[in-house]
Amino acid sequence: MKLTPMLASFVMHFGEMGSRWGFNRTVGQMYALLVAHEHPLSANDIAEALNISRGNVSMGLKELQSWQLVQVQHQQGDRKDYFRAVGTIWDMAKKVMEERRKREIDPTLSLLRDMLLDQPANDQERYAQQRLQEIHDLLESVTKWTNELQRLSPDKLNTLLKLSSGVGKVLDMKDKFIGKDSA
Amino acid sequence: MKLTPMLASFVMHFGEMGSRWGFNRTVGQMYALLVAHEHPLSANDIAEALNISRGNVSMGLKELQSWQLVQVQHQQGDRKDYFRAVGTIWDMAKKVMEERRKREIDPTLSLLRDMLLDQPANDQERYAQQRLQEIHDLLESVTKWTNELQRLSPDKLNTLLKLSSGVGKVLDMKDKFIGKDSA
DNA sequence: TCGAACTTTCAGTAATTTCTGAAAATTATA
DNA sequence: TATAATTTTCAGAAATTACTGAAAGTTCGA
Repeated sequence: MKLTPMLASFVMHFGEMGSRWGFNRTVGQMYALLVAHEHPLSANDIAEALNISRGNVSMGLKELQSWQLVQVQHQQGDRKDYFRAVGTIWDMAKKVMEERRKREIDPTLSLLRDMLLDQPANDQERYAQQRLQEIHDLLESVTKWTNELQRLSPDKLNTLLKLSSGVGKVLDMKDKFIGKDSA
Repeated sequence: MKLTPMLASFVMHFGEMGSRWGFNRTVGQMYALLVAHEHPLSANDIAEALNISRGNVSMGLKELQSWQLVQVQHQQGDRKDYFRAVGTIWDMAKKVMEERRKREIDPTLSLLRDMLLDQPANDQERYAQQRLQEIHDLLESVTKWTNELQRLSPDKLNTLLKLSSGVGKVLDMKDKFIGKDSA
């Protein structure tokens, strides 16, 4: 398993990025490697291509499988497990989005809810609660949107993404023809 | 600077979350502390409230200032610098979004562009390039959207987020008012 | 039920990131 | 200009996170 220079640089870069997207360097590299390969790879292939230990590969694959980004596949007459990236690029984006929401938003939202139920003990806390309320409302809206995005068909998702610069326009139209109260 | 239990738990939690939102634990705590306080705090207040070193506070404030989330303010007759969280919660969300785009998307996009200009050396690379193209297109759309969101007024942003069953509605509106071809 | 082929686990180590605190730099005042 | 108040810097220490590799676990065929 030797990588061409192009693949190598893609894989390395995805490693760097991986750590910013919620998984660690080697997991990112492993995923990039699998995405770029049409045919499934064995754990040993991966360890060799990336120059990392067999144990590390095992842990990484476990994580990628738990994200449902990677699947085992068996080849007949071979006892080894083979792995491939699974799903479209959309599926990957959704998974990352969902996972990040779970880890970055949900816990905060639940803490904020609790805190907003408490009676403020003094002016200080009264002020703090107001700011907390704003954060809460924002995070709640974001959560609602990501939930909806999860449900959208790839087709609609595409339309939506391509709309981008149209957002402003659409909102203008809304105000003009439907009125502010209908939101 | 002693915090009430409520504030303390908010601040600590934001610290945990901070590390998931792109800054480290103490920077997250510092920001939470400043957001929750109506009146500006001195660097020493912060160090004391959070039980961290003065040097650490200095570095953290520098980072928060570079994100334009925090501002210095002087009190007359006092030589110390005082700090306050600045901007609405929207401004914060935008800053975080922008900063993350810069760090998580832009570099990848630029690498992918370069790689897509190369001639594939073999079938392997041809396949890889196809997948890379998909990733590229996705990231490019996301970038466009975040740019668009940055430009939206807080008012419109609010309308957009609050749209009940938002996504579907936006798409409906688009079809209705703009027509399918203009996307 | 044995053993070969393979995978997983996890204690210890390595790499990375964050934090401290003392020293250097800056700033304001007299 | 000297000095006192304050902030910044940064080398080293501490804390956290990731990785290795040997040992334990699993699976399957004979």
